[in-house]
Amino acid sequence: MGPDLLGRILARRLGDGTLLTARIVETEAYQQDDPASHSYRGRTNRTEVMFGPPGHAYVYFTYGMHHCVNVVTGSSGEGSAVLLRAAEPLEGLEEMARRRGTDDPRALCSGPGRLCQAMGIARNENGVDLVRGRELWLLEGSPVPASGIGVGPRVGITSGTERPWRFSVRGDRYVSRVRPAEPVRGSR
DNA sequence: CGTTGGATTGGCT
DNA sequence: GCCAATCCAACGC
Repeated sequence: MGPDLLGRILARRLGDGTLLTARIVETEAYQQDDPASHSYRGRTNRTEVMFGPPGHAYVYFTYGMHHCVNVVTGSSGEGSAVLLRAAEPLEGLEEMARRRGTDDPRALCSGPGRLCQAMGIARNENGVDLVRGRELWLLEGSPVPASGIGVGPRVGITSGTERPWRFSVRGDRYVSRVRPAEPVRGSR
């Protein structure tokens, strides 16, 4: 499911009518049978949306300051989702720059926290229908052929790193910074 | 209840 | 390269 979202467009309509769009270039898949997934330990208040119908947004808050947005993928009761990690800003760059505090187009949506900040996605958007929604939704865009997709280990997790479920558009300049593979870090 | 640490980022050494 | 920021979900007592 992760690779299918590459090349799709994420659209956002702000309260004042401003339209923001971005082309998804990097994703990560999370499944219920996956120690790295929030759904691994079953249904909770936070993960409830992950277990709901597909095509909805699962938005969570982390590190005390960042939001991340996922597309719920499995059927109801399943607990799987795809994290949107990076996108190429297409429309509304000025507004995104204002929200991000930088003009650099590569720093607007390249990273899960950055993407949410640029597009004004927060807990308010948790659970919204990304197919029929009018504030946050997905457009078909142009799916990326398999030959143009890169696969690798997921980023920022301490377990489940052996699952190669990070997908990106190969060579795309808006893919987020790849961290070194070396994960051995002692204290917190 | 109290504790722990996180699907990150940006700034400083 | 390293680490603080800063909230809160999950888990243990």
